[in-house]
Amino acid sequence: MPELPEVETLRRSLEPVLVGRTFTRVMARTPKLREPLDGAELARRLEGRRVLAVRRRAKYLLIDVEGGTTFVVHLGMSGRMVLAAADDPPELHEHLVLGLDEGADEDGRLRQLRFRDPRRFGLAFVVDTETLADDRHFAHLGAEPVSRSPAERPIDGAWLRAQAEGRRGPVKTFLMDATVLVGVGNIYAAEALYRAGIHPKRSVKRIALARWRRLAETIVEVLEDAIAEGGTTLNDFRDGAGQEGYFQVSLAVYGREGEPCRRCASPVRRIVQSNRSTFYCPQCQT
DNA sequence: CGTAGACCCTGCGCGC
DNA sequence: TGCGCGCAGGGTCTAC
Repeated sequence: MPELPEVETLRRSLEPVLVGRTFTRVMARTPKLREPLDGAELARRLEGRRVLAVRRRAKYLLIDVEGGTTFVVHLGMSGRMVLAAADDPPELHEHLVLGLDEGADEDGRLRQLRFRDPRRFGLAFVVDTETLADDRHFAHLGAEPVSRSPAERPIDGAWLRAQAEGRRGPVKTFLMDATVLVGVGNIYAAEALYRAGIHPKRSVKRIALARWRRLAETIVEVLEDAIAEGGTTLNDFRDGAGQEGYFQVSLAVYGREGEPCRRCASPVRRIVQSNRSTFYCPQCQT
């Protein structure tokens, strides 16, 4: 479900509602996600703490609270975080419910932040804000393709080429390597390569600088376009208010096997790379 | 050493 | 209608 645009969409929907509010009771219902959920630790470091900021690193949502703690959530493939009223019926696979004090939402009803994740590939844990970057979940992560602050420089073609130096393997796998570049998952890797006209199986050793430049542009462009559309809802993505995204209607190749390329009408092809589906146009991508 | 594949888990849509 | 199969937006570990 969630790549960078979906997590960013979630972040933007939660930020105005959460900042300034205080977590009340924390209830962990299932112990084992991708890593075991430590309900006692979450309660100890979140209960009674006011939310200071809602940030994002790669596909992780970061909620900073008082006391130097950051509450970290990763949605995995099927995770969802939504604001709910206390009397909204619980859903299946709701692993974590965080109570909120009275806040700024319209009628003051949304007093819970709920984390639901049927496939349980997601994560929720707390970490010291100050040393977050050194945490084992973050230490190895590469560059942010979409700048989160004016200080963060967007990626460019020369940088991508330098990262590919000495590597081998197909460019699509390279784009999805989080030690190089974060946030680009299976959908947006395919879409960025389509926009750049590069075949997903092309070796990173066989890409000229001009094409790296074009690719750097299309990565940023496709992510920003998707954010502007509120993310891609294929199945179950929703933001914190339960809103769906709209970028799925803009997808050029992802999930369109056999359908005509929007540019040349050739049937879109599906292949498998590293156990994941890759979609591309055999005519437009070389 | 880097890269490719298996695997974690549940749910859904499809074809028979 | 019911069932089995393949597939799903991620990340990590292991075996080459």
